[in-house]
Amino acid sequence: MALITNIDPQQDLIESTEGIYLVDAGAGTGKTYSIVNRYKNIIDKNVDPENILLVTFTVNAANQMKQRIIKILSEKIDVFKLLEAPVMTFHSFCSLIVKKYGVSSPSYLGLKNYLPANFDIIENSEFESEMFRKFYMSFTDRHRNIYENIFYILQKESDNILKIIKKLCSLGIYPEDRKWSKDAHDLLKGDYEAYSALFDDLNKPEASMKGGEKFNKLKNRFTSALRDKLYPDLDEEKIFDEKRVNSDIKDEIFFDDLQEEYISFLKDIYIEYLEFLLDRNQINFEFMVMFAYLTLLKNEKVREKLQFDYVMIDEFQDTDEIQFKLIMLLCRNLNNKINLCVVGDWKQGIYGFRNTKIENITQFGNSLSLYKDELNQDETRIKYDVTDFKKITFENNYRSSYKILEFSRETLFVKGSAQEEVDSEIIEINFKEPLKEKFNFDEFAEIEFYQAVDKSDEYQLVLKKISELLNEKEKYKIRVYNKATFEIIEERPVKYSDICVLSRNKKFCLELQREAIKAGIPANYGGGLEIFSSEQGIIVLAWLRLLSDERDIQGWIPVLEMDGYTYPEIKGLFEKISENGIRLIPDIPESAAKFLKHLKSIRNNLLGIVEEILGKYNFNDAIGNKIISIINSWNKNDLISLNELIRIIDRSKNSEHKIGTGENTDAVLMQTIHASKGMEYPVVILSNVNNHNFPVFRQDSGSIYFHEISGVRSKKFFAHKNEYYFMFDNWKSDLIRSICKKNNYDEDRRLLYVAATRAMQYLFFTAYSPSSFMTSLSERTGKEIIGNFDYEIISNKPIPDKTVTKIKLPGKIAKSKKFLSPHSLMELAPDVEPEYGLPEPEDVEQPFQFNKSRFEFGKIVHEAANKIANGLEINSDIEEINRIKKFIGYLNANELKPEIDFLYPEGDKVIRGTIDLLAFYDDRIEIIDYKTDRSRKYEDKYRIQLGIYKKVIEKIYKGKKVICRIYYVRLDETVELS
DNA sequence: ATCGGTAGGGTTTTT
DNA sequence: CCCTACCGAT
Repeated sequence: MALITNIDPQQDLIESTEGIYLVDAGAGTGKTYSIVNRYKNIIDKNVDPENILLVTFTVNAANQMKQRIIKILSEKIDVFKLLEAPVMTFHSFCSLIVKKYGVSSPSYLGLKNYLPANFDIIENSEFESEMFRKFYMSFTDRHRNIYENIFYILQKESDNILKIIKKLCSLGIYPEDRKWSKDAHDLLKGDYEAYSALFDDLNKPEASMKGGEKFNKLKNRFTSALRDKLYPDLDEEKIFDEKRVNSDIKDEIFFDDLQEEYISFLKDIYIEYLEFLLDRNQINFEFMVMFAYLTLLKNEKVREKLQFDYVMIDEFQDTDEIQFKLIMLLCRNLNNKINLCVVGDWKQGIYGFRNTKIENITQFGNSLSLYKDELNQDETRIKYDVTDFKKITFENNYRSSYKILEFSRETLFVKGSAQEEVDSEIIEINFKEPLKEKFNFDEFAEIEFYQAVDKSDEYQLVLKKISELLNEKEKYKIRVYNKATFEIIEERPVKYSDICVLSRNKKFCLELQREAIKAGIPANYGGGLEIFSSEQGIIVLAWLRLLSDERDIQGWIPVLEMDGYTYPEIKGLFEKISENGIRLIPDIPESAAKFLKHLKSIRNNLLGIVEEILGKYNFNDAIGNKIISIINSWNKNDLISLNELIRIIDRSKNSEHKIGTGENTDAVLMQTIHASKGMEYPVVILSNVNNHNFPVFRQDSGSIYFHEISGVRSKKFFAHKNEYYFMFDNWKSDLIRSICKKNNYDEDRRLLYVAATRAMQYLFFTAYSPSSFMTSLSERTGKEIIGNFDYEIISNKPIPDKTVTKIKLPGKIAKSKKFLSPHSLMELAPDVEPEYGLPEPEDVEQPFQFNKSRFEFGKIVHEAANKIANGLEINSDIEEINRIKKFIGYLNANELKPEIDFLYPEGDKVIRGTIDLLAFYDDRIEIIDYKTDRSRKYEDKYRIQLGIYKKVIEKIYKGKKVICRIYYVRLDETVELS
């Protein structure tokens, strides 16, 4: 007997068709190949295609899968049969279930509505947001008597509430018969045991390097919240021990009387939103999956009809809880066994914001058992054994150089912040060693870290690197393999299209692309053109705005620009009319007025209006048509109003609804990491690895939140204070939050992993303010960050819609120098009162109104002033802002430069600061500083501050006369300093 | 070198 | 809301 052991995991999977399999298929391990061949293998056993379910999570992947299946099976099986086979995305499969069997599925929740098969799926999140807002407004009207306080607290939080409803939905939590089941209710109350364990762990004493005890994690986390918030009922003595948080408060903060009210509120809004959508024959993705799930869960006959002998799930790391349960219900029980194969890579799970649950794959076995129990609670639905499953791990990589494979594993251990402690043990267990390379790239592989000075310098750095890659033809070469025979086809110089620049966010990509085009480097943005940012989209929005308010300058600018007006001309047109402070309709061209009148005459036909606008400019192109079809889909049955449409378009500008730009020239691709998933490129430049950008910290803003451990919590409450009824910050729920929230850089680490594993040969990192990801990677791999610090920096903050001006200061700044702020210099001055900068007594009372941080007012005024000086239109009810508007209007300067950040070397120190406004005149430069003080008593100190600004400006503009002025906004007084 | 306090700055991804 | 960097004290 021949002893043949099959050691290739890939082959193992293809041949093992019976039983439960968890396949860990890392990046570039030939996952699609294996799935398709396994599918073929099952077919070879004479299984009918309609008995094999194969689902993935993207339309592209599903199409690709189907095509390849047809390709290898078309000789054996009828193509039409294959075309009809259930190989599709998860969502289209759910849609099929609901359409075929789900007409009365709302009844499972005790709702009277039906879900007819012709329902509309809401695909655009901005659109849904707007629909929900509308619904929420009527909901508050109907329930004001019961939830008065909640509505006051959650007035503007419809987005946040919608998010919570969707999260509950993807966890399989829904109200039945207009109440929460006991289990659902328990989940909404939170998990005290888990909370308690976390509390104790975070509140452990923290050993100090000096031998004693230092502030522990919990105390540290909470003290930072104390800075920006005011907790009127907080007794610091009571909640803090010297170095820790007082454990006595553990129970006090968890058991909260207000919680029940919120739980009940969520139930009502959940049900009524469902009814709202169903009344309109609409549904969102989350509810569609839920109804598919309910259809299977509650109806045994349908379940039997729908079950498959073979189930394969691709991209399993992208499933959420209800989806996994639904998958379990779809497996046909065959002698207490099922044939289920889930394929995925936990290291590439990057859709947490869509409520995917990474534990589905990282703790597959536990999840199976847990979900089986839950599904069988009231009725035995899952009869098969879930304890017997086999794990297959793919080890061979058919994409990258060894250097990259080795390096990419390191990305999973990297720190997200300097303080973070990564649990490396878990990673060591689940990812013991780098994947094995199948293609050898020898010396044509490299990884480097680069540092720029500032953002615009980073753009230039990336572009310089791109040129270098193309020009240094001996150093950089692309080795092309025949992927079937493993032979080298050619070694050739780098082309633009070999290069992909990745960024954590879109903004950086888009700006970089603009810079690249300017520099003559062909570049495409990977997401396609954003349709409402196109010329067509902008002009449609502009006219809609004018239709709503013909004084809207934001509407007039694009319209008049299309008519050939220049920006200063348009500004002039508006300045004339705003002199006396009342905004009037400007003196506009007759043709525009006529067209506007025409649009008004067909006011109630939104689609017709859009068609007219596009027709006026002859935009009868692909983009124009797409705009019409999108607006048509939103406006079915005339559901939305003009102002709603304006808001949706405005919010859609930088997001969904892309149109392929049809580019296939040789160009560099620039895209987000999310968009790059599944792709591979010979050269990858991961840019924008900057603090705050990558990793980003997701913050759950909003006054209500839900977390599995904390349950439903409100961050605000009402109470009496000084005879008035005020809204306060709730320190208890803030503290619970800081306990329950994990350090969630895990997902960003996986994003880093995804980014690194896109590269085949060359991988470069760039940043101007390297985040912990970059410094930590540099440390782990021993690779230096290459940078040039002999720069002088002085630059403006980027202003939206305005180009950034940049000025250079003489003198060099060394990396290790100490920084000083003008304020700290002021404090060093002899006559400085210690309370400088603190709010005056009357200011302290203010924040009790609405969670405004103490310095918010000054911030708002400065921000507004910055925008005004940049020529942006500001409409504000705040008197001080209108005063600044006037003030700037009277300046009559040749040029205004607001918010100039400077670094000014002096001796061994560097002074760092921001100048509010520079006004340039023929004979002088004025430095202007806004103050929101209620008196002039600190003027002497400000003299020091402005004195420093003066020195800086005199150094840049040698020989110019420089004058310093303070504008006291509250006093409406200008003072020239001598 | 380490710790606590303080100040300032920026804020995402999309089936 | 959270991170980094600075400052002063030890």
